[in-house]
Parts: sequence; structure tokens; C-alpha cells
Amino acid sequence: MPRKKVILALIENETERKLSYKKRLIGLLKKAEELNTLCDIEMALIVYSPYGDEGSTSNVPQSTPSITMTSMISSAIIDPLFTAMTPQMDPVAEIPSMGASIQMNNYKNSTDIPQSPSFIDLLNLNDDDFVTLLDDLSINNANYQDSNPSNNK
Amino acid sequence: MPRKKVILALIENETERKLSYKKRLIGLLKKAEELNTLCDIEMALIVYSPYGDEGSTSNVPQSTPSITMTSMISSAIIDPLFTAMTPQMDPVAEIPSMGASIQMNNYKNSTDIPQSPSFIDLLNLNDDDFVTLLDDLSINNANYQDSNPSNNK
DNA sequence: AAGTCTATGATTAGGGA
DNA sequence: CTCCCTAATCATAGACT
Repeated sequence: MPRKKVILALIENETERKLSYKKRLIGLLKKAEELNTLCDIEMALIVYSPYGDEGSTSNVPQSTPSITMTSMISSAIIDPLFTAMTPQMDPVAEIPSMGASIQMNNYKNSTDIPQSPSFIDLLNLNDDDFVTLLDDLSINNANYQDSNPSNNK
Repeated sequence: MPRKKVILALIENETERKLSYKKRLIGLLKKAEELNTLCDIEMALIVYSPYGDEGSTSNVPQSTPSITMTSMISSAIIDPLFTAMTPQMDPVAEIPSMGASIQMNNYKNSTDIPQSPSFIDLLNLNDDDFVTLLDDLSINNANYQDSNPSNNK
């Protein structure tokens, strides 16, 4: 956007694409939070990121995707489930109603994870993937690391 | 943002707040779509709007809230469920897996709808509320109007 | 309420360290 | 890769229709 007008097409260069993703995710979260604050709008933003575990526990890009769930919901019912999260907690244990309520078809990706498992199936929130729960821009995320490495095959 | 620096707090004036909401929702959808296109990121954005039916069938603000589900998911599995939608179709019938999969606690608001029913409970996608499905910025939405007016009490 | 316009604050691509 | 910086594009409050 600066220096060069954005072309609305996939950024082919992976390094560039990932950099853009990181910048734009922060921007998107900020915009969403602003809408929530300014207009009292309840919402949920669920982002499937192929860059889930980088910089933390693994050096292998795209091998362990993550789901970023952003709660900007002001409702008292769902808020505690998300705001209570700390990096030390187990997200799945912490959000039982979420794990119980979002039941999609129990898809298992039999090929490589880099080929992108179905987004909707990842919503199962089982042991396979990183789950990152963000409450606001302070990205103090709780990563739920895969406890079963075989799922990465 | 222009003309005046934005103060991150609830916009007290209702008309102003709604106007800001409409503008910012479009902006948010655009940003999300850009992230999807540029970085090949799958995501879902669910917005609970208290301004669902205005300008269409009712003049009563906030009496029939709506859920705006924005699919920017490239997966072939979920895409057809959203893109197949037309304004003439019944969204609930059209997205059986969605209706079946998102099972929250079956909350019924016994007081006024303007007091905002729980966002998470609205996700039940039953007959009570407007459901607006957006596939991209072309806001060619499919409204699913309440077939049971008593739910507005 | 819903568009259109536009000035200006916000976002971000590119580059440097 | 991750900050930091800056230029240039983008988003949008306010005004007007």
C-alpha cells in the first residue's frame, strides 16, 4: 500500500507473503476490535494460519497449522471462556463448551498438512493442531501444541 | 479517522454509531478478503448485528437482530454452502452442516430482544433471527426472516 | 436512511539494522 | 526473522445531497 499499490492477488513469494500476513493479521484484529468497541458489535473471527508454531517450538514452517480464534464478544457467556485463557493453560480444557459445540465432520487429513486440511474440519479442536486464542491485540496467545506428532503426517 | 482522531470508546449517538458500523463493517470485510486473497489465509468472520432488518421489512431498529457470516474460506467443503446461497433460498435448509455443527446452549431470551440475546446462542441458526450470508464484498445477502414473530417479544 | 465526496488519520510495503 | 522507519496508499468521519 505504501511504496507500491497493492495487487489483489496471491503473493507468490513465501517470505513476502508471510510477512504481509503477519502485518495484516494485526491490522485486521485491530479493525475488528475497533468495530467492537466503537459500535458495540459482537463478533468472532476465526483464522486458519499455516504459520502457527513458528518462532516458538518448531522451525518447520507449515507443518503444524494453527487456528487463531479472536473473541471480541462482549457477552458474558462467552467472554470468560476466552479471557480466562493464559499461556499456561490448556485451551481445549479451558473452552469445553466450544470444543463440545463446534462439531464438524470428523475429517482427518491423510496427506501432508502443507496441502491444507479443510478449514472447517480443523474446527474440531482436537489434539491435532495448535490452537491460538487471542482476546485482544495483546496477542498473549495460548498455544495448544500437538500432543500427537503422527497427526502431522 | 479523518477530520478527527478516533476515540476508542462506544459511540454514544445511535445514528452516528450505526453509520460508523456500516462503514466499518465494509472496511473490515474488505481487509479480511484482502488477507484471504493476498496470503491465502482461510478464515471465517461472524458478526452479530443489531441492525439486521432495517431498510427492508421493518422500521423497528434492533427488534430483529441478524448474524452476518462472512465466508472467505477457500476450502471447497464449506464454500458451496455459502456461495450457493441466493436471496430466495432458505439459509438454514441450505447449510445443514452449519446448523448441525454449531450447537451451543439452547438459550431463549425471555426479555426484550433489544437487550441483546447472547451472541453465542444466536449461532443456533434456528427460526428466530435474520441470517445474512455474505460471500464477498458484494453484500448480495440472503436474509432469512423470522417466521415466528413471537420470538421478538 | 443511503449514496457521494474529500480531507486527513491509519495502515502497511519496502527497506534498513 | 524481527524490530524500526518512512513514504505512499488506504480507510473513513464529517459534510453534503
